[in-house]
Amino acid sequence: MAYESVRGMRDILPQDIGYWTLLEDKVREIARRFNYREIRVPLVEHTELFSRGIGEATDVVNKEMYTFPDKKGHSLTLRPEATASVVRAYVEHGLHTVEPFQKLFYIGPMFRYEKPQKGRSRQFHQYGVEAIGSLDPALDVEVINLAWELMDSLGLKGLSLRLNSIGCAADRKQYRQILRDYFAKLIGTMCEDCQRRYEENPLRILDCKNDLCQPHIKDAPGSADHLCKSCADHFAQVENYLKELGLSYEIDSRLVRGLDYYTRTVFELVSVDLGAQDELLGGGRYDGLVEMLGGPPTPGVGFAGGMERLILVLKERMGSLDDRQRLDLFLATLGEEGRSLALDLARDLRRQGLSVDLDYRGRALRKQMAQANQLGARYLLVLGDDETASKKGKLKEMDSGGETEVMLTVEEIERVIE
RNA sequence: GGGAGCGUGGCGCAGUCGGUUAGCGCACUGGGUUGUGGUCCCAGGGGUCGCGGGUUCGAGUCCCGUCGCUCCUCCCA
Repeated sequence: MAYESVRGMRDILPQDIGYWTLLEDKVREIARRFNYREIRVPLVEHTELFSRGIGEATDVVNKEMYTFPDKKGHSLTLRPEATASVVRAYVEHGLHTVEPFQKLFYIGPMFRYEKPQKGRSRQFHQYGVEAIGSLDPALDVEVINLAWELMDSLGLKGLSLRLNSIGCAADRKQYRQILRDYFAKLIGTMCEDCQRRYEENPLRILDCKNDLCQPHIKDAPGSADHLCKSCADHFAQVENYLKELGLSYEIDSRLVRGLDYYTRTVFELVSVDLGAQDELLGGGRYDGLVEMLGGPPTPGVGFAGGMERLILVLKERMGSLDDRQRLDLFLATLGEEGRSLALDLARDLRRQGLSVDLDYRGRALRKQMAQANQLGARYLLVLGDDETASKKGKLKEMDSGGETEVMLTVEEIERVIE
């Protein structure tokens, strides 16, 4: 093999593109229903945007970013996620001065330097929504509702939504201490990673799946039980609205997210069809992010979903997706005369919106028929000397084999095909 | 980052204790008489057996390294 794609960077071939366009169409359609507008932000940002926005201590920033200097020595980074960029754009363009409440969505590639495996590649694609400018718990629920609607429109059932609240910055600081106190005498018996986490970020201990640690984690105090009055109220209302809308969820007091900007509500949607990467989509509030990135104090909530993962589930549940649209007409040609006529007709019929193709390999009529058949052509027209002379031809309907005699004019051919 | 398994034509696979020209199915190309398809029949093209090194008279088959893929772990979407 002369060249191979870079590790973790995959081609999406025509045979699979149907899943992608289907998914993109659904995202746009559902976003439209909820009145979210599309935003497209650059793939490259100043490194600092992510190190500050996502958090210096996170794995994503620490060891997973594609960071490089440009020719002037500025440190740039291929975006590992889009929330920071969207918020940057919100602040940079003063969107808050025009209309402080913005509902936005995006679709596009992200980059993270990780070990590739099922449901995880280095260039991967996310769709996501961001609702910036309101602390209303009903908005948290709208975002979750949007996610459910999207899954529903794709026919996906049996997914589960995990929900938690990690509180405001002050709550987290306090909760961190509560966890440290709780794990203080247990940590000696727990795994190495947890010992490190104990020092760096005890919240992450809750994520550990090590058998050594599990029993202790099971009984650890949950973050939702240690919220300030306002965060507790907020969380209670989120739950109320969810129940009101009949959206199922389960509280997971061990749910903590890996990016530092999250506050209060956090959630993720998981699927049993995926292996180790079972998280289909995840998100939550980020009430401090806008201010951290230089804007006015502004709350926000959103989520991002992985498209590769979703497509894995779709393939599992839907099986093959034949999105190939049928060709309207194949022009089989014999000789130079027929070919000229075909080129003329093809141009005119294409201008009328019909999909038309013809032979470019000088193949025998038999083979051209076979090709038309393989392309799923609805109609076929043989163009040779007879047709050129008489200006008449037989439009053959491929499925039935029936033929209709037509004058070789755009109007008449179009009339039969339509 | 740690662990395990796997790497043979475009795709899916076979290849027996290492042995002579590396096979099969699908796909692809041509043909089955001169202007008609999806079935069928025949023929053909295409592989330095991931790459590099080693053992051996001889390696796709054994050993080492390397790259890649898959799964787990980790992390997250």
